[in-house]
Amino acid sequence: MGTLERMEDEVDRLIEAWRRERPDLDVAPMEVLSRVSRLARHLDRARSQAFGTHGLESWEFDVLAALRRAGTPYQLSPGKLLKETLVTSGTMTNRVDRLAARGLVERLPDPHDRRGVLVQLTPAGRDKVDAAMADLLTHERALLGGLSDGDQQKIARALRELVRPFDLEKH
Amino acid sequence: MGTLERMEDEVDRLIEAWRRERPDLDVAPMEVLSRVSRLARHLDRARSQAFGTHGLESWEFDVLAALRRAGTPYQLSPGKLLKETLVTSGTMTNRVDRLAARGLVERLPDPHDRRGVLVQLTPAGRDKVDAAMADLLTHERALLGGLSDGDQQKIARALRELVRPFDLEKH
DNA sequence: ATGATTTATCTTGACGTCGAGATACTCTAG
DNA sequence: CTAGAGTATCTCGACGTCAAGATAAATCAT
Repeated sequence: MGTLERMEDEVDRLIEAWRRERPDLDVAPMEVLSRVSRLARHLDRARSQAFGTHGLESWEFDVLAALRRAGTPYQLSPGKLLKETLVTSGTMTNRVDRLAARGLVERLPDPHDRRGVLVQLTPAGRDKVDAAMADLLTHERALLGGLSDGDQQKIARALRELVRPFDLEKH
Repeated sequence: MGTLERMEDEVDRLIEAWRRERPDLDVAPMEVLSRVSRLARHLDRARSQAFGTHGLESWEFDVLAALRRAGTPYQLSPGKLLKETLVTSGTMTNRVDRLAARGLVERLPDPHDRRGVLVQLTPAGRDKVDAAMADLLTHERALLGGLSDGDQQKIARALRELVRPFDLEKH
């Protein structure tokens, strides 16, 4: 039983503690799922930091990015936007208000539905989101540096398996 | 070019849109990292639901679980708790207040440091967190059902690689 | 046509979190 | 022994989110 330093992470500590305290439980699922949760948390922080250099908040990027990838003319209804970003309608009203105040989007009346509104990216908004996206990908590539392309593909496939049930359930 | 239904997820849609709009960017990192973020989001929802049947909020579980796995006498300082749960001190004060009001923890003066406080799990708190943890693991096992043990181990190892840099940087 | 239902968006109040700062105590260098 | 630095916790105000409900317009059945 040497003390050779193994490459452990916080989740290993976590799991070890649970095994000690609750030897009756099978805590194997944490090996994958706790790491997913913690990694996501760290990614959020890293993203916030990357966007900060562009004067953007994460939530701002989320909305601008949805509009950007919709393609020209970069318009989506609030309803579509909240499906893309997984937030509630009240939140989206708020977000669009503040993005419009900053001049990154504008609200237009929907010509085909007088209840409706179209949110459109301004040129300034497009520039911001394009720069932020390029920067984000650079940072993310660095994070993945340790993994071979093949490993990345394997993980991506496995994660797709895990996400799909959730994607399906919301029709 | 048949229309054979491929097994795609929302992230495939996302990536496809970005490739169309920004063919100049290498969006490969999203295959892994966007899936991690989205899966974490879904997991949060699933956890909230599982805890709801025990009358617990997710944030309550996080605190109780940290105390539980610390082992008897189930005591930690607010400082240790906020390192375990990755929240700020103001948040932890708030959480402990509310957990104490519900009778799931109590605040004790630290006998060795008069600035300090120890937060201790009550028997009721321990029962709650034990039941919730067992339930959570059952749900998580179901989520992972589609993956072989070997695949799970491979993913866990890869995720550990990705998380470690973050774990290290905070000393 | 007309009323009922559905859909799209906005409004409001409560909640949990954060970050900065306040307070009280401990530790360390001299 | 003491001044200053460090540490532990709590306070407070601002913020973003959510959930429920309000409003208005479109759609459907009769």
